[in-house]
Amino acid sequence: MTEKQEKILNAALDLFAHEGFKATSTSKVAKKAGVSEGLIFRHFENKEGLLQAIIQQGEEKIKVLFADIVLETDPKEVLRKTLQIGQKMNQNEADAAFWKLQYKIKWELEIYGEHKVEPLERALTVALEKLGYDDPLQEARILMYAFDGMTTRFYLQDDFDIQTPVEYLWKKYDL
Amino acid sequence: MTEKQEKILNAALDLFAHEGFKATSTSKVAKKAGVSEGLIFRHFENKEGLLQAIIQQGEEKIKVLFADIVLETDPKEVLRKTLQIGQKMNQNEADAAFWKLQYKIKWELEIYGEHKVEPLERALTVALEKLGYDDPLQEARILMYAFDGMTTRFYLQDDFDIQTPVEYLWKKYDL
DNA sequence: GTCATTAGTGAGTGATCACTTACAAATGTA
DNA sequence: TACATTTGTAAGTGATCACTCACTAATGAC
Repeated sequence: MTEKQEKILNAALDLFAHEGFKATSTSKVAKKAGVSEGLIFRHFENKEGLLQAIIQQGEEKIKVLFADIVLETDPKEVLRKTLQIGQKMNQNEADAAFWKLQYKIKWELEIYGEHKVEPLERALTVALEKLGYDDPLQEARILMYAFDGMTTRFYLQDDFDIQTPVEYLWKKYDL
Repeated sequence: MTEKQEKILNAALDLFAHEGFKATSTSKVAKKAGVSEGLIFRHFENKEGLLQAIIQQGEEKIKVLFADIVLETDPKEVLRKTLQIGQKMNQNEADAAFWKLQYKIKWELEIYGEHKVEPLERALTVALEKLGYDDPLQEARILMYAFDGMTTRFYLQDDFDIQTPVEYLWKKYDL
C-alpha cells in the first residue's frame, strides 16, 4: 500500500461517510487526496472497487472490535464490554467516520451483513445463558437491535445523548 | 392533485425507496410515471421538491399510525399496539416501500426527525409508568431503539424473521 | 547501467445529470 | 364563443459523471 493509495482511501472514507457513496464523485476524492483522478482507477479499478476496499477494512476492524468480547468468559464482563463498544467506535474522528460509513452504507447497498455481528451474538447468548435467561438468544438479539437503534440515533441526531441509555442498560442488567 | 401528479409521486416513492434518492434520475421517474420529464419540474419545481412532497406525506402517515396508540389508556394495550406497528407498516407493497423509504432517507439526508416519534415516546412512557417501571422514559426509549433496530434488519435482511423477536417482547412485557 | 514494471499525471471521452424553454393541448370562466 | 390559465410535451442546455488513454517519473532486479 503506497502513501498515495492510503490518501485516496482516507479521503474516500471521509467523503463517503459524510456525503454518501453515490453523491461523492471520483474527482472530489482525487482532489481531497491530492492525487490525479486517474490514479484512483489505476489502484482500485473503479469507484465500486474503492468502496469494496473500504468495506474490506471494515471486516477486519469489526473482528478487532469483537475479539476482546468473544474471548471473555465472565458473562457480566461480556455485557459490560458490549455496552462499551459505542465508546470504542468513536474514540477519534477517523474511527467515528469509519463506523458511521458502515452504518450508512448498509442502506445504499441494501445489505445488512449479519455474518459480521454473529460472533457478538454468540458471545452475548452464552453470557445471558450463564446469567439464567430463559431465552438467551432472543434476549441477545433484542440487546443488539437496541444497540443498533441507539447507534443510528447517535450518528443522525446531533444532540443525542448515548450515555444515559447505556447507563440505564447497565443498571438493568445489574452490571 | 392531478392524476399525473400522483403517478409521478408514486413512481418517485418506489424508485427512491428501492434505488435511493441520489441514484434515481428524474428521467427514470418520468419514464416510470409515463409522463414527460418536464412535468416533474412544473409540479414539484425540482428533484428536491419531489422528495419533500413525499416526506410531507410521511409526516401525515406517521400521525395516523400513532393516533390509535396515543389515545389508548390501557397501558398493556399501548404496548401491544406498539409491537403491532411493524405489521401495519407492511400490510401491502406500497406501504412497505413507503416506510422503507422513510428509514432509508434518514441516512441520505442525515436527519433522524425525532419529533415524529415523540408522541409514541410519550404514550409509551405513560404506559410503562402505569406498569410500575422505575425509569419509564428510559425503558420506553430502549424499546423504541430495539424497534428501530428490528425494522432496519427487516428492510435490509431478506430472510429476517420479525415475528420471533416481537413475540419474545410480548412475553417479556407480559402482554 | 539497462530495462521492465509500477506509480502517477492530465487532458481527454461519451453518457447522463438536473433543469429550461418554446410551444401545444386541455380546461375553466365570462 | 372568446380568452386566460393550467397542464403537458419534446427537444434542447451546460455541467458533471465515471472512466480511458497517451504519456512521463520512479523504482527494482540483474
